Amino acid sequence: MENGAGHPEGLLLDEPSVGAPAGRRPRADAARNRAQILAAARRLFAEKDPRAVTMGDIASAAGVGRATLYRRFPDTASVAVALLDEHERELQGAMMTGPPPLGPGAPPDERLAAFYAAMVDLLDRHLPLLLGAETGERRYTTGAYAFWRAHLRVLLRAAGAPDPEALVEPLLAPLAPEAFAHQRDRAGLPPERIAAALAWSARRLLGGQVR
Amino acid sequence: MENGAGHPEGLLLDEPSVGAPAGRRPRADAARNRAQILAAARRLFAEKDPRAVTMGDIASAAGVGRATLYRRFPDTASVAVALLDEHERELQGAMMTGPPPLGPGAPPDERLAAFYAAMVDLLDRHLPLLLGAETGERRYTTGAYAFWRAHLRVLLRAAGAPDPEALVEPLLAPLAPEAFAHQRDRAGLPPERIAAALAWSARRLLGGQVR
DNA sequence: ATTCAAGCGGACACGGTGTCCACATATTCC
DNA sequence: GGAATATGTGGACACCGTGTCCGCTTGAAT
Repeated sequence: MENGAGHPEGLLLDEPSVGAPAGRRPRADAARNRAQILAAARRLFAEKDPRAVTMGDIASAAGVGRATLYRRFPDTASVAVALLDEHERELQGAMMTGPPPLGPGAPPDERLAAFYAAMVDLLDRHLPLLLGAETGERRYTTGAYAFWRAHLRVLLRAAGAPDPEALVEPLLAPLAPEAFAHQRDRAGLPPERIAAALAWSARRLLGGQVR
Repeated sequence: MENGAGHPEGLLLDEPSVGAPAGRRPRADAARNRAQILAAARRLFAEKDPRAVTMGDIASAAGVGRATLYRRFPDTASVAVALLDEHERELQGAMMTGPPPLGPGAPPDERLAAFYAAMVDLLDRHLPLLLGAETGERRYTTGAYAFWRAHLRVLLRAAGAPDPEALVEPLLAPLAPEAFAHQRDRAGLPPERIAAALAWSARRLLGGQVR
């Protein structure tokens, strides 16, 4: 479980790199295989519908047996999560300790707008991976999601919004990978327009002095 | 395809009752089977995870062969859509010609809040069916979704919001069945709180005079 | 060099999907 | 009313993806 040390507050930043062995240094061939698996998976997720990628696809593209793949990853979503890991950690770091408006220091509505912009950017660059990782139900159970939730709760509270607990979900819902995919690829909206629309909502919702 | 005649404006209200034959009156046994299938499916969707219901489950619960089921419905989602049909039609009617604030006549922010309330009610009462019908991608391709989209576009335009096209999706995203399921069943929020939070957003977003 | 645990992958059983075809049964026409 | 016909029915089949098991291989520690 490679329990990364020193998370501030003990808050789980993200599921720590899935599929990486815990105690000892991994065997050379195992490490090589893991790298091949990740590389092959990244390619596959990008070139076909990520939700249609099977364990068999990944295994044969990586040149390993299926059981070898299963040894490390219980399903394709976990592979995608592993690939996503570093990107999400980076963003999470920027949100917690980076410069405003994404980091602390800016008013809540601006921080929310910046968060939306950052997420749209993440979605735009890694949509296939996110579709592979967070399809349906799963979205709500990843470590990353809990982090976004906590962040928004803080912003909502700071802005004096009523019932932050209930407002978190509606604010997060537009960032569901499938929603973004629909807007960008089906409806043809450029990411900038999506981000702009979200920024407008952010300011309307949390801007101005509330009470 | 039973192309229902006389939709006002030619706007597709909803996918017309899926699985119902088109031209002639259906054979007596066929009609009976169809009714049995729908009744059995309604039961199944309610009593287990709707996304885990298989075609085989429905067929045997309805006492018909699998191929008979396939004759009418290509997959389980279509069965759920058929069951949902009437409820959604009803709501759509109320939105177009019913009394305010759901129907025409109220200011956009109030109409949006009323729409949210109605949708939360629909979700609360028929969540299993909606989960079965709109899982993932599919959500965006049902007739109902296009209708909600059109409705919100009108409201956004009336409120003078910028880029209604891009704002529609963020407003609709919180109503995704999976998002609602997460809030109500996983997080334990009562539907009233969800509706209240959405009403608050509606007023913040579209309320007040916008330039 | 030997030992031994860790890694590996072929093979298997299971379950769901979607299709095909021979048979049965309502409806229609004479 | 009875044959002709179109329609509905369900068992059977082939395919694909999943998840697991077990005997073989190979890298690392002694």
